[in-house]
Amino acid sequence: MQYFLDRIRIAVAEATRTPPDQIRVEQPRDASKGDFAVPCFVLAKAANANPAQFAAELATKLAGDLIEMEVAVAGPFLNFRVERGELAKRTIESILDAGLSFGSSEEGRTKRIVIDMSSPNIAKPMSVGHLRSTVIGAAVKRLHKFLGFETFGINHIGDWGSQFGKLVAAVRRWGGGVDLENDPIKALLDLYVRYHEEEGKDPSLDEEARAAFRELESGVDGEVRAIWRRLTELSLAEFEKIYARLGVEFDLVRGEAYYETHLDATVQRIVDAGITEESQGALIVDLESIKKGMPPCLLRKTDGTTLYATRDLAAVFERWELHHFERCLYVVGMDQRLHFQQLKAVLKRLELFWEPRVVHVDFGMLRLPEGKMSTRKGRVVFLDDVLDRAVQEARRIIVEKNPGLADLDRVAEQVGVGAVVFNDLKRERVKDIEFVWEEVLSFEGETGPYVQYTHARLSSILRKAKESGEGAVPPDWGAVGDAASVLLSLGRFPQVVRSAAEHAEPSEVTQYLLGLCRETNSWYASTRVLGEAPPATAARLALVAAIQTVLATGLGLLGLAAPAEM
RNA sequence: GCGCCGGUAGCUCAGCUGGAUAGAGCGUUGGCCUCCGAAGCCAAAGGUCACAGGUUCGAAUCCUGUCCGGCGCACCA
Repeated sequence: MQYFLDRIRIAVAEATRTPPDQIRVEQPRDASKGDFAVPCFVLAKAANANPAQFAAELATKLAGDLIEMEVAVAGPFLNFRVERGELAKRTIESILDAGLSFGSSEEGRTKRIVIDMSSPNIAKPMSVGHLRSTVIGAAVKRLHKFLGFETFGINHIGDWGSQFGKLVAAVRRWGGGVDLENDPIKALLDLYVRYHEEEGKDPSLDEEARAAFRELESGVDGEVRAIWRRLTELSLAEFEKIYARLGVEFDLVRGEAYYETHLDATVQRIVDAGITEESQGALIVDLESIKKGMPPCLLRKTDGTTLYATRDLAAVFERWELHHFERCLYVVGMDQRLHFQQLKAVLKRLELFWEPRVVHVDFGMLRLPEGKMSTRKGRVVFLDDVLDRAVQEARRIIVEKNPGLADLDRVAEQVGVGAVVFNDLKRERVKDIEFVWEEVLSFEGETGPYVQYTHARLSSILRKAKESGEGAVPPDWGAVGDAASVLLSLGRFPQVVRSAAEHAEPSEVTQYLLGLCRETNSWYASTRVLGEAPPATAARLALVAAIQTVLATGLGLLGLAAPAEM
């Protein structure tokens, strides 16, 4: 499709003697107007002419140039309609030539993208809330990789901070009665909830927790540290199971605790830069000069221990030294927006030129119908349960609709998990989501299984064609003339991928796939592929193969499987 | 109180860096499997694009203000 866009842009540029990059070629919302359009308002203004008249004159100038398309004048718009056979041939052949790499590129070569994603907290269950960071991060990573970037995904585990003092204190007090081996996450959650229940009644608990964290941070290798280490191991093992189901991998899994030994140097570096000050006994960086009203960044508390921000600074410094990243993306919820603004503000005060490359890829919060999720109150939906129920539902439907399916377990897993993942990537990142079981477990309409199903049907046709040997004649491209909207969508795929990566917005891909499936299914319902005149069948089979390829690629980028049968 | 984000059909959302008559899904109603997979397709109904100003040839889209909702605001992460 880029081909046609370029043809139009260059022709118009020459005819109007305007630089090509200033010519805007768009696709009309209303397909009946044409495949492409050039609004002439701006061009006419530059020529000091009436837009409609300008368009009409331009059309006559273009007449000889663009032989493969019709040029029509509609008031101030110039509409282009590509000859159907030409549109089909160019689009389909470029996709089938490239195969699964259609839409990929090398434009990111030598550039490195660091992505901080998932980053759950130790000793807490992974909730559907963490799913967003994991799934968005993984998709953003794949998108970049597809465009040739070197990607580096980091799971920055929350294994440090005063909350672990609380947990260690809780384990010491009540740990004997809790089964940490069998269902460790559940047991830890119970401890966590119990701590917060009893904290109010028993002030000594708080002191114990503080003491425990002080000991932890002092580096003493005693009982506190042993307990902490055990909690970490148990949690990581549980997390791994979920990542395996989601098909998510990291290049580095590292707890915040790692930065323990870097903290003094980090603080020193900032002190040496002369931007710190003492305030109410704490060590801070004032940020008023960056943005009026922004709260200061705390590096050290009154008691000398460090904070989240200190550790994130240590981490970002190291990431820069190691990767010299093009961008460092933090896929973290919106509730931490201020934190990242402060982080960037400190980098600004340090006058680090790479500060703009640090980007907070934020996303909206997930709520339950009964209110905000709260680990402390035990009001959470566990990710494992969601996946299990979705897979169970997928299995039920498969048994009902496709009882003969050979690989039931595997496909049910692919479809069920796919539904959950797709559902999370469907909307724009910034939007808050209310978690509704009914919606997550729905497999109809704008869902992952809908896309997978479309893919499976196309695969089915291709399978049958292979068996019967159809399609082995030169195609009659005119036979897919009724699929123009599908062809135009297929042609857009590379731009969609590029835009989604740039904006770190996987929903651009999900929305695109839904549209492509809608158009495909509509076409499919009205046009027969197999058993038609051989050249027609050949062309339609090629189209089916092209769509199937793009769907498979798109699903893959989002982290969904594309089963051939379901 | 201050700051950030959102507000489009009954519900959930698209609407591409401002362009031609604002589109889907769910739900509702009515159709379509002797034909490549009905997890599908077709059709109908459903809109003061929160509200008020402004910029522009042109605003759901940009600016200002108001209202509503979410989130955040120094020793949690």
